[in-house]
Amino acid sequence: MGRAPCCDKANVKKGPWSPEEDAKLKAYIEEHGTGGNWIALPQKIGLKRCGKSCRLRWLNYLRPNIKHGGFSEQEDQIICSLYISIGSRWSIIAAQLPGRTDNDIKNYWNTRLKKKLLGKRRDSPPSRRLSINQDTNEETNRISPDTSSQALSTSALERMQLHMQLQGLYNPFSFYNNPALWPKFHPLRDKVFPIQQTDANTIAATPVQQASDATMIEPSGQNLLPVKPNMPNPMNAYMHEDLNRSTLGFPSPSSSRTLSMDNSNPNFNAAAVGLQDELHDLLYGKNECFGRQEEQQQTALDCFKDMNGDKESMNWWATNGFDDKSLAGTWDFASNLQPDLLQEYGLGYDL
DNA sequence: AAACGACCCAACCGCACCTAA
DNA sequence: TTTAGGTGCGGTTGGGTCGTT
Repeated sequence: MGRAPCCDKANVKKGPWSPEEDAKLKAYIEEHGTGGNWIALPQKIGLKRCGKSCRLRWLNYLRPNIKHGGFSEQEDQIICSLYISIGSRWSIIAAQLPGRTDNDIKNYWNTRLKKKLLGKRRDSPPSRRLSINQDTNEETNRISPDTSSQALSTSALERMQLHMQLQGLYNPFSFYNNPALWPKFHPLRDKVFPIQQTDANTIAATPVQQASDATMIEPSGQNLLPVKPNMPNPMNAYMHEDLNRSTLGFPSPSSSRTLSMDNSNPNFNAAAVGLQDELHDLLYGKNECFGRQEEQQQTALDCFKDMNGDKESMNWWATNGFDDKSLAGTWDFASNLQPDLLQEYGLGYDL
């Protein structure tokens, strides 16, 4: 049994708002406010609209100081960096951009920024996920692009790709550039990096790692994980109190209302500068890198595919002590990537 | 000029959370 | 403690617009 609808669907108007409706709503709210009850508002005004529709219209269009279109480069970078950090939490992202609405940012991301950053998806040809034999419903259904797992994977995949682009481009010691950091079950790890595995349970500091400025943490007392101290997560300073309920240092969806950030804080701005510089390069420059970068991405994809359904490998991240608390406060690709993100990633590629 | 497809964005939908009774 | 109504959020949809053939 579902919950009762918020309004009488049969007697409410839907679709685009007329100028008259806009004027009525705007005039009433400017004079009386919302009265703390959106559901009752349309009746008071005499609008045949759902209260939720009124709220949306006001917040996204009629409210004063709303900006539409014309996103600046700085806004682009803020959106991208926050998307990478926290995903599609549009209301939080919008809170950092005065005059912008979550809906506007969401649309802008989906229609412009995503394409700008990720380019045309190379993994989208139907042959990759659809059956070769289109005549057999069985195979088609099994790996249809419309499966729920793939629907759930979209955001995770995008964030993973962006992580790869940033880390692959600019961090020579990143997870994907450093096979020594790969999970012990990774089938290619020993082939690519045979002499570095000194202990079955512990990935010890390798020459590569020693050469880096990475510090190590011990989330479970067994496994060491690199942390890149000079690549701070701009979100950390303001999400710290939220971390106990978060996954991998990012707030859980349920905590969205307790999260607050203040971009006037110098710590936030300083931390964001490095990442935003790199994002700027991705958005507006260094395009010559994309060819090599795509190769790196493909290599990473191949690595995941080569696991070939080894759930143990995928679960490695989630079961080796990399829980939410232990990973809080890190800003490395490997350590920031959520276990469920990796699992989703696996699902998305039919591992 | 017409047809078609891609793109954009306003608006809707359903779910989860919050809160008051 | 439970429940119901209100609110906020993110995902999705549908129609208008634009560009290409």
